[in-house]
Amino acid sequence: MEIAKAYDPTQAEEHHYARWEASGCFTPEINQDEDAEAFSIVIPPPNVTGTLHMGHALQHTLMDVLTRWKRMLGYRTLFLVGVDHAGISTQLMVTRQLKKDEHKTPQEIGREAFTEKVWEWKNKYGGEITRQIRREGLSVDWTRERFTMEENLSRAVREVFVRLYEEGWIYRGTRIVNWCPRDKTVLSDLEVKEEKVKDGKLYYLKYPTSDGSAMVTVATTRPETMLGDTAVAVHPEDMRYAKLVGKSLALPLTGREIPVIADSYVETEFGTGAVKITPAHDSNDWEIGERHGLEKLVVMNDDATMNAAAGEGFAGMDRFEARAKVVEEFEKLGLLEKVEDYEITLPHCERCKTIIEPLLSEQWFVKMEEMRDMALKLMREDNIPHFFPEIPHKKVYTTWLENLRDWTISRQLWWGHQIPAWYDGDGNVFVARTKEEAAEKAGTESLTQDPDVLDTWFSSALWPFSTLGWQSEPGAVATGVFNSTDLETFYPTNVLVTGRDIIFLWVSRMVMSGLKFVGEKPFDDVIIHGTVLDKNGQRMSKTKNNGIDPLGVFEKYGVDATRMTLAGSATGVDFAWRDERVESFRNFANKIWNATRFALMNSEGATVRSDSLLQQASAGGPPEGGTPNALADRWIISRLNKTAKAVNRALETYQFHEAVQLLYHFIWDDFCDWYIELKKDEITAGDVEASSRILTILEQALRLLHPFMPFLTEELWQKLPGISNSMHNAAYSSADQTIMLTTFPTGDGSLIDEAAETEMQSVTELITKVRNIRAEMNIKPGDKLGIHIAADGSTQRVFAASEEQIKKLARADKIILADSLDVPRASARAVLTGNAEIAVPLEGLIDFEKERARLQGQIEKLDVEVQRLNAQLSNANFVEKAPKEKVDGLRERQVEIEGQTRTLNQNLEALN
RNA sequence: GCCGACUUAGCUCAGUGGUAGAGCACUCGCUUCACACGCGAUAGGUCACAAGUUCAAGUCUUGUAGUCGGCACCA
Repeated sequence: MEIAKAYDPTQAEEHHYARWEASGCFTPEINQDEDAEAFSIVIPPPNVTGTLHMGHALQHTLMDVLTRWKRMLGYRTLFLVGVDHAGISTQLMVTRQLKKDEHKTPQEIGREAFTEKVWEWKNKYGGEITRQIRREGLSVDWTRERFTMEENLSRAVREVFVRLYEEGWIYRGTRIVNWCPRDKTVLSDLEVKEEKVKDGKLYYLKYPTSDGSAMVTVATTRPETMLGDTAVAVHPEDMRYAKLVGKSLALPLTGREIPVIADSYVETEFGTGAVKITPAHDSNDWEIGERHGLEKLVVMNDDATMNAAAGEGFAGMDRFEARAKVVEEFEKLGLLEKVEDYEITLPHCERCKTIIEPLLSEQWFVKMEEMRDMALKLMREDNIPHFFPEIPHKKVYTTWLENLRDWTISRQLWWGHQIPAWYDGDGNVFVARTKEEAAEKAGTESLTQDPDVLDTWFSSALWPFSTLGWQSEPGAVATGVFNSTDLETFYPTNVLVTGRDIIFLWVSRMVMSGLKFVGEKPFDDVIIHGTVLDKNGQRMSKTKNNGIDPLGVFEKYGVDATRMTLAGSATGVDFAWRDERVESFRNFANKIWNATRFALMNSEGATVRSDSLLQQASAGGPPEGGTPNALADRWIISRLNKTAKAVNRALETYQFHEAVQLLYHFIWDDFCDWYIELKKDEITAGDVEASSRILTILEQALRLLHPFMPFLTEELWQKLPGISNSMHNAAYSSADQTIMLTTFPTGDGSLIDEAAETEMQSVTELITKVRNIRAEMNIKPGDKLGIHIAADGSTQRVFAASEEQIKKLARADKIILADSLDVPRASARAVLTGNAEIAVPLEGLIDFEKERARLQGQIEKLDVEVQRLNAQLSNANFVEKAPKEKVDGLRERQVEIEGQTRTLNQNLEALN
């Protein structure tokens, strides 16, 4: 078979995905075992406006590894995919486009026309992220692809809203909310980011008492809000102000009189100890206002300009202009005491970075107490969700829930789920699933729907069950789009993979709504992956423009190499991106490609022979009982099974990086560097048995690697002679042949052969020591050497059985085995484990000076170790208290080192 | 202010109380018939610092320093 010299990822990536998808490999229906256990994962739905970034690539890889692994183990797997409508982002994007294309604003074209535009945009451009998900090779079920705005998911949203309202857990109220004056919508606490403002100032304003007898100085960072002040508060025990409590102040610039009140909220130490109170523009002030029955005077519009209530001179002015003007007026009046520089952190809109204005506003809220308690109970009693890594996420999650406040769910947007509440002419509200239902309740058709939409996270919170058909239309079930049993089969899902930034926004809310509406947890485990940083360890961000585009990396190094790099990072730990690391996995892919190439070049008449060949080799037993090649075979089979066991164990606990390391070393070091080299002569000589065995081992290795490197493994697997769908897991026996449906090797303990591993270690140690001598003595590659070995009988038998392989790899032409050494003075020497000794006669080639240094170096190394051992073993406490096994082990090592040191010293003396 | 994580080879990072590990980079050698995206052989460590627990600490405890993160407050 002709096969290219180097692996070309692009070619394999183009080949297989469409075929997998077309043959139904990604759907749970491919599994024909009626008793198969289910395994399900839902993707954190990326924004419809989004494009793939490294964070996606990381979490997607982890999910796909788990799904492919479980599928190969015979589970009925569902990896559910879909996208989120992303309210604000999408609305802003379409608004920009509308401006550009038609020079119009959403208001100009109206709500209906605008939402139509959004759908048009979604249909045209919304597929970008899903195309990229295909590129990543994700084995997601496209037949069940979901979108949060589609009808069935919207129905679930309305159902949840109505039920919560009926229970009194959703209410409408007037509160101080986080208002973004630029997006002109309210935001939840979680969509607000606190950021330091460098040029912050603290202004000290003087308010005179109404009788003109005294002044009270208040400190503020937002002087413009004084226009809405309705009191000044001091601490009840602050003696400085005791006389003033109850008196009234003449609020400058407004002509209003406001009282001085006492409230223990005030800290005497801060500022002047007197606080201006603006109940309509500050949440703490609002609470004080409530306690003292103060008027709540709104002085701003929704775009953060001052309104008429702010007074004639200020109305229509932007908040920051008004600030400057207030300060100027105070100064003119001689009421500005001072201005200090003051570093302050202020809430900013997470999206547009505008400074949030706390504003009194009527909004919809969800009361969280009951659902919060359900989630806390689940964690306390069952430790669910089980976070990986558990520290610190379990505690952070729990603490957050404990301090949870009501959730503001209305948004002043047009793109999203419109709130299912209708008002009659008198302002009475009717919450219902449909307008008809509302009309029935209201007794009139003349109703207006609430113009607001719901927070995008409201629908995301339902994702694990709304996507599986909860409350879906019966008709939809009949079309097969929603399978009526999906919820039963796949809920709860097994594991959620996501970033730590949305533990509160999303994970906690899925837990709460899942418990409330399905009556069961949405998932058992939550893997919180780390953040991919740039090469300098900085977070990637658009403003820094230091992002690394996964698609560029795919292009340069291949999807599989990228997946290995991502899966190879420790679970939950941040790591700095290094192209060098992907490069090493690109090289790894090429290594496997070439190992396969070698096996195929010499595969005349050979085939992959399933498990039978593995069993047979093992049954060969120790060297004297089997063929001369039995050791390498027993050894590689043992290594394969050990690796398979360890890989499964690692994946069970989500130690992806551990699995990656195991596979990398098994394939590169054990299989390529040793096994292939040991078997090369047999293979090239046309030994069909040997060729078949190497193909068989390779086939098993490809299966183990498949979840991580799906394209490469499929490409190579399809080239192997003798593969067929009979190698599939029984659940997929009739499907078209593909490695993704073969049985994942779990490792057979009975094929783990410790004796073979120990013997092999002797052989590799011998070869390595001889190679070391060759390198240190500058022996030319073509020059063959003779190796004299002194060893005990069983070790001699091991070396004898592998004589041909040792000669080949050590480039020797003869091996002389004996009980003791009898060699010329001009020999290079080394000691081996188990009191064996080797000597390589180098008549005319040896550099005595170098050899002495080499021996000296070995002695010194052993000396360092033996000194530590001596110290430990002469400690009576250690000998007494440490486990006997440990002590015996060290004693044996001590004896061995002493023997080796003696030998090396004798060798050294012989050179003098 | 509260909570937390991290600090290991030149770089990026693994590490489960018992001899300190990988990849890349570095040094030396090799056009050896799968692969130079390769092969072979080396070198490189006060595991941030200090104390404690233990026969034994990179690992457990406390403190210190530095780096980073989350939450809260901010008149």
